[in-house]
Amino acid sequence: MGITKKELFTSEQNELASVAKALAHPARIAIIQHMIQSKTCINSDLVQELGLAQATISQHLRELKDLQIIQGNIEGVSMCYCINPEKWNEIRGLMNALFDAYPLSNCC
Amino acid sequence: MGITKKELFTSEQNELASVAKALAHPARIAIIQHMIQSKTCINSDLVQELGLAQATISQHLRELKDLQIIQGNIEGVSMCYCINPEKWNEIRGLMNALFDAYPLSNCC
DNA sequence: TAAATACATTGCAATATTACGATATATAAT
DNA sequence: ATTATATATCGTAATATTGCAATGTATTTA
Repeated sequence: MGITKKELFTSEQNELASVAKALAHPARIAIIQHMIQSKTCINSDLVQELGLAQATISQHLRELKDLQIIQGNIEGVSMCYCINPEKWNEIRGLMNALFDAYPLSNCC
Repeated sequence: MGITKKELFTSEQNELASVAKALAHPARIAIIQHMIQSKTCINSDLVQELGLAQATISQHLRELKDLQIIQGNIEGVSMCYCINPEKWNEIRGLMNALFDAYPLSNCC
């Protein structure tokens, strides 16, 4: 098959999985980290920084943008991408809820 | 291509991405949540609970086990899977480090 | 020992992801 | 207007993931 059976799961479970999938590539982690550090972020910077082709980086940026994890403004010729604070907080909350649900000592 | 160029990234970035990938499926989220709640976990329970085929669940369990997120003990005929507390803490730390690096107000 | 139970593994089809060259688009500078 | 720069999109090849039937393996019960 190859297609995830999302209808079997709750929307929270699907949402968590989607967010995790967005983070499930080192290039996207690197993009996010770079965006956090440099406060502003341009595609052409990342091509130098990461060593992936421009088309590839553009594709990774789009995945993050589709999930609204980042947002982009046109800045003359280039783009200014940055993290969406509201979404970032939402994601953090979802992840924390998952991690904090575990009492740390229920192993069999 | 289809193959991730891990050599371009730091081991921390690759580790974070691997962990995120393990969580990037609603069935694996559901498995983990079920494991947290029931304190002990058996494959045949999950087949009832999740509505996926036994082989599929076994495969998801293996992915989580390969990353040492869960561990399994043989309990007679059945298996007792549970979360690995050390790894869980490690993952939580990695994720928190990522989330906390963002000052929440650096949007352009 | 034979049958039943509980997983694990194999093999395969359908679909998704990753990567990139080529090309399109849009703004800036000359 | 033309050219340069920056990014997006398209098309495609290589690989990975998802899901499951069929089968294998190991333990328990009859």
